[in-house]
Amino acid sequence: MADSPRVRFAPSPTGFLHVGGARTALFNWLFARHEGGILVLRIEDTDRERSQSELTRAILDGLSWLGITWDEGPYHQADGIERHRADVRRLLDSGAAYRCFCTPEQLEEMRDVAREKGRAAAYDGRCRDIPSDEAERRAGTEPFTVRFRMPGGDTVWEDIVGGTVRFKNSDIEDFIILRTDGTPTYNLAVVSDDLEMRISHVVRGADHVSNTPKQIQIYRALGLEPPIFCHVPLIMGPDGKRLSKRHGATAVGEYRTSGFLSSGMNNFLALLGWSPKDDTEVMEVDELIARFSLDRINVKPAVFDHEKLEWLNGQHIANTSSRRLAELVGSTLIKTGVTTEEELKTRSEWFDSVLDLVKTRARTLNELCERVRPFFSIDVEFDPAAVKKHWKHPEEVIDRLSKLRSELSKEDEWNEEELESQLRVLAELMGVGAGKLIHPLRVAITGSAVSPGIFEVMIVMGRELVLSRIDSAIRHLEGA
RNA sequence: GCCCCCGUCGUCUAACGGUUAGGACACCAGUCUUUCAAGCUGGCGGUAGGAGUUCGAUUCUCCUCGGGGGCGCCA
Repeated sequence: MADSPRVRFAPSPTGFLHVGGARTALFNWLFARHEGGILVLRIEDTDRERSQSELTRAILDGLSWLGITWDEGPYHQADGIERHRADVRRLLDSGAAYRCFCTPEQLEEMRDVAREKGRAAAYDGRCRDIPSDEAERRAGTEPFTVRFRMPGGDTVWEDIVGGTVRFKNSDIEDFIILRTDGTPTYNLAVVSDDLEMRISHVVRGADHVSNTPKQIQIYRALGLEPPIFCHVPLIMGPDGKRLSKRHGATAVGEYRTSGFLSSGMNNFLALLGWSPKDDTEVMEVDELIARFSLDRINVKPAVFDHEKLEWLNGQHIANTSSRRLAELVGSTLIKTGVTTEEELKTRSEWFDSVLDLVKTRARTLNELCERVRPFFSIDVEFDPAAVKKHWKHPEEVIDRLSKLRSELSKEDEWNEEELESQLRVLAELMGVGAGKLIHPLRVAITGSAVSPGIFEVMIVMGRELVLSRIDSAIRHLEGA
């Protein structure tokens, strides 16, 4: 029986978790959870300079919001520098790597020449054959880098997503693995770390495809088997260009603050480049885990469709218990002065029923907050468009609302059937359609032309609030 | 310029070489209804183009066109 897989997510600390990175993390995580494997988190921070704790913080926050948990780490690539150097030493000793004394200016020239000649590899290999004793001696006084000696032939691998991928080694230059300052470069460090962490599957963005042959050759030179590779397609903006800030939000944190549920985000991200066997689209995280497999990931880049994200998020909101939604939305309602902590505590069942009413109508939590506002005893603002449409003739509206108010204030039962029949009877007495009462009433008690069913709204609002809203609406109309 | 990869409705996608090319978002219409959603029903819309292999091609091969990624002492 095969060992359980070990995968890793290895972001560089750019300061936030990008949606592309988030999806890569998600795929790694779903795979690990589905297979009962291990997810390692490794921060690719060869740059020691910048305050990494600050920058990695944002990434960890993003991951934890999404619920992506790791089993090992976070490790820091920079911590492995001695091991990286030891690996470079081994490669040097075996002749798989060599010292290069070329200057940046010389390299610049070589690049020009290569381009002119239509060659893929820029470096011309001029330090390849410097005898090792000579190189050793010069290294004492001259600055040098260490380059990997690319062998002849082809490098081929079976990519889980990309299938058979083949590169001609002659198209790949002898790349630098150790800088002049003695620090390792990415390609060396990645291999060294993945080896150290016994990574079995490298699941990463397709932008790494062209690094893969280099890394495979390092594995070989070290005498070790490369892991299985799985390159997931990139995410594009609506214009087909690589997703960037000008397309709008790219950091997952921004989606969090604009009211997306992590389950909706995960669902959407999972569907970007992956699909289950059947046509199921709305899935909770555990269902994603149950159904996920790397071999159903698509090859071509996917466009980030914000509309669909919103729809999916709306589905998740509707499927989330009102209790849970109350928790998610509570603090911002308090912060914006809509309610207080005490009220939410003492009227929690009531608040649940409010959410029951509005949650199929909201696509984001922010929208949910908006729809919930009128139910709290705060002043409502009358939407100008609604006023224009349903309060066209103030005297008429005042008259109707007044009559309605006195009906509603009578001792009758405050239930839906009763309210509806009351209103309809009144409308008939006044010789108008029920809508002529309902619409102005809606504007009066919600401030808007749009709301859940008016009778449900009144029930949940309660008689007291409804009557006072009508009062202030009448005052507002008289003042106008 | 060179290297790698990709091309199914506008978008996300399904389809052992044999389906009337399926689903979803968006859009349109209908239904429900006091409004808006949700729900339900229906509609619009696609295999980039051209050769070839095959009884049969979305699927395999080649070319063209189009798109993406990579060509750092960045990761």
